[in-house]
Amino acid sequence: MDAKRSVAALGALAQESRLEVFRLLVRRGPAGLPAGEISRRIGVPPTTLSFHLAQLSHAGLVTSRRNGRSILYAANYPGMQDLMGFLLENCCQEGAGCAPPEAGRRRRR
Amino acid sequence: MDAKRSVAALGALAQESRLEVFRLLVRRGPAGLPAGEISRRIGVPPTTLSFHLAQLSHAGLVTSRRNGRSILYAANYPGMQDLMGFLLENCCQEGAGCAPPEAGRRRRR
DNA sequence: TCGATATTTCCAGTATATTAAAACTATGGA
DNA sequence: TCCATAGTTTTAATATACTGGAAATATCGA
Repeated sequence: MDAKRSVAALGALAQESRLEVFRLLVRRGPAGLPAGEISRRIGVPPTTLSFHLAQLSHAGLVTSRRNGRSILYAANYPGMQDLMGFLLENCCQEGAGCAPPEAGRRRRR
Repeated sequence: MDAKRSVAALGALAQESRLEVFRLLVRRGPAGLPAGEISRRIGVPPTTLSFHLAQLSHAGLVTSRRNGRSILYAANYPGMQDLMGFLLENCCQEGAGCAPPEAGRRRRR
């Protein structure tokens, strides 16, 4: 993942409601949740939530699929994985304890 | 690290110049770099850079210390470590490949 | 003490993000 | 086909963030 896309992903998570939505979806797993359910659980009006879901979606952090009248949103694990990878490789220092030490970590070239 | 502080840290990194500054400081190590040098390297006027450094500092991602006329900025590894910890525990799913698998990771309670 | 250098604070202008109502679109059931 | 439900898009208001100049502050050397 490049810096530009990372800035987008970081920005998507850098907002209280959106971070809460994303955490909820991560906990929920691949089944996802319909937009209305998220709206109710987070306590944000549907129209505002829709805006936030679009941000998360654009940043590649959630996916959506229609199911009848509902649209199910789910955390996009590969998207989050890409962000974590970028942070580990570019914003952490070997041995500084940012990352679980060594395990599977590629070195900066 | 709680959600509020995480939002602040994510926001601090969710900006092109600031992310670039932070990456530069991570590469530089604990010695840090004077503000003017960062300004020159990143190509951002001193006054703008000062604003960005204040953001990073407020978010706990950089530290500063005076050295003669200069002020040296350095990456604050524990700050970044806290952020990574929050993301691993709250925004990643066990087995979804977000994290280097298992290594040292505490489970959600 | 004075001048040069390094950086920050103040400030105003501009740009981007957030919020939520109103209007719109899509779906499923009667 | 018509209605109710689920969501989104549009739009406008408001709020927050970014930018960089001018002025202020701190330090060093002469």
